[in-house]
Amino acid sequence: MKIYNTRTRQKETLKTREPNVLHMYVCGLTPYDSMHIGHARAFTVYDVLRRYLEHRGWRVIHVQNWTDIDDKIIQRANELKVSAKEIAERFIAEAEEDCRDLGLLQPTIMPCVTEHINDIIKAVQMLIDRGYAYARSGNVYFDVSKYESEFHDYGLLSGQTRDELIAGARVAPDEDKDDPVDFALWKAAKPNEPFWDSPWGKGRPGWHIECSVMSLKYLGAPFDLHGGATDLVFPHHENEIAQSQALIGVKPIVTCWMHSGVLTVGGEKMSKSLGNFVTLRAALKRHGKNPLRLLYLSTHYRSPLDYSEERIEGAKASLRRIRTAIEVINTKLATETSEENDDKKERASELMQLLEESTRLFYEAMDDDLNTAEALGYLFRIVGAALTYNAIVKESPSHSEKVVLSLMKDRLTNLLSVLGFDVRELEAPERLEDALGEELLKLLIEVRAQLRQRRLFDLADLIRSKLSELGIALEDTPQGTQWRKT
RNA sequence: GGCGCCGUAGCCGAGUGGCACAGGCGAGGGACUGCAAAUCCCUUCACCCGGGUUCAAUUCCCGGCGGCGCCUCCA
Repeated sequence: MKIYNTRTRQKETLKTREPNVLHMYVCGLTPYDSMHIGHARAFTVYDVLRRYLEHRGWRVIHVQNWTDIDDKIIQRANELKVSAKEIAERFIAEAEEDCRDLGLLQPTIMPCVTEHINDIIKAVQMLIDRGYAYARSGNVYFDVSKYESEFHDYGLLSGQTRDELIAGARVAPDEDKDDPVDFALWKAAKPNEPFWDSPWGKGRPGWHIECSVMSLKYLGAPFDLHGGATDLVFPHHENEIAQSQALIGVKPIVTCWMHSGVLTVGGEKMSKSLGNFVTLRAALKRHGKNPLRLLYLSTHYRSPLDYSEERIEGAKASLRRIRTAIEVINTKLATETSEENDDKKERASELMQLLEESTRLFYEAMDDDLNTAEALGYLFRIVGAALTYNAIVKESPSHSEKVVLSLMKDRLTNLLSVLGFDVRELEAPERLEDALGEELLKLLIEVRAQLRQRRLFDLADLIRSKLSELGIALEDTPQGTQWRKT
């Protein structure tokens, strides 16, 4: 399988330390607020990568951190007059629930920064000892010039040289630093801030060091793949590389850097600071997990993805199409097997050919830098074939047709679950949360059937239109009246 | 200002040096239906602009224009 490697700026065959085992580190959240659908997009990308590799027989060791101590957490804690710890715990619990509801596989290991303070202090000390870092009044900074003089790759990931970064001139001036591009490994605690004791006084880790320490601790060096969204390329991942390589002396420390595109709204990046975010929780409640996942996967993971209600409604309609196709196949399979003849055999073999071709192309698309958008196209070819077959062929299927229909259904559900869709939800009959409501609905449908039989269509239509206003759509099919939520 | 990505039908969105079969949504027409819905069929025929390379460019190169991301916390 090929993945686009940000470090080399090209698609590369995924090379791993051990054959068919992927050691993957994904940058997790800073839990200072509810997670939004932009975060969820990134996590969905790595979730699909993992599901796909596991489907192909790989083992994936997936480490995803919680940056549970940070300026923003402290700020939020002060606003709400609670401890930083409480804030972090609260939003970690919330995010874990949201991720589960979205159908994300739980990472193998989810380390917290606050549980690795000693490891971090050791790492910072080691960097100082080796001359890659210096302490200034309780702070410790990474010495980029020193690093660059030995490793010659600072800026490689983000495509900027050290000089260009300085010329950017927006690097925060900090009197303590020897150089504007140097960055904090350890930050001295200000009054009323949480702290840990260290050789440099009371303080807490800087932003990037936790990922270096925890990725190396749990995955070793070099490890296979490091993921995150593009907005982490600089400075976070650039600095992480410098720290890790200075620490271990191995270059490159990560074989493949994978970055997902950001989620935008009206063309602007979704972010807390712009206030244009939709929480994952709200989106799940309103739309459900499958539509959200389809929206994510219908754009290539490296492209920006613009979120809109219109698009998610489109995703819902697409999903209904898949659902209908599966239903149609089930119905056909449930009918009596008809006698075989040449026409049926030929139809079956045509369907089989389409199925095998679409499946092959699906895998090729996935192997080509996780092109889920293209892969979905092939999946919809199978869907379309099933629907067309159903519309054209009125007689019940023969043995050979049943064989291929059954294969189509299995393949569809299989590929859908590889992409992480909840197939059970897709296949399950519609339900209302309220059992009584559902009974009443069934009663109404029964009454309406009687009305229709007596050709009292005015009343039957009244029931249908009133239910429609309540968000229930009725569809009269040869198998009786079906209902669904709208 | 620097670095990078992108510009494909009404919308979203894959893709390719050789007639653009992606796929989805939407719209219009038809079939089906008591009427709808769903479904099927048909229509909706698009590669930002200007150069260059080439027998051939939407695809490669250069230059514009436009959009976005990063350069400050960000998934």
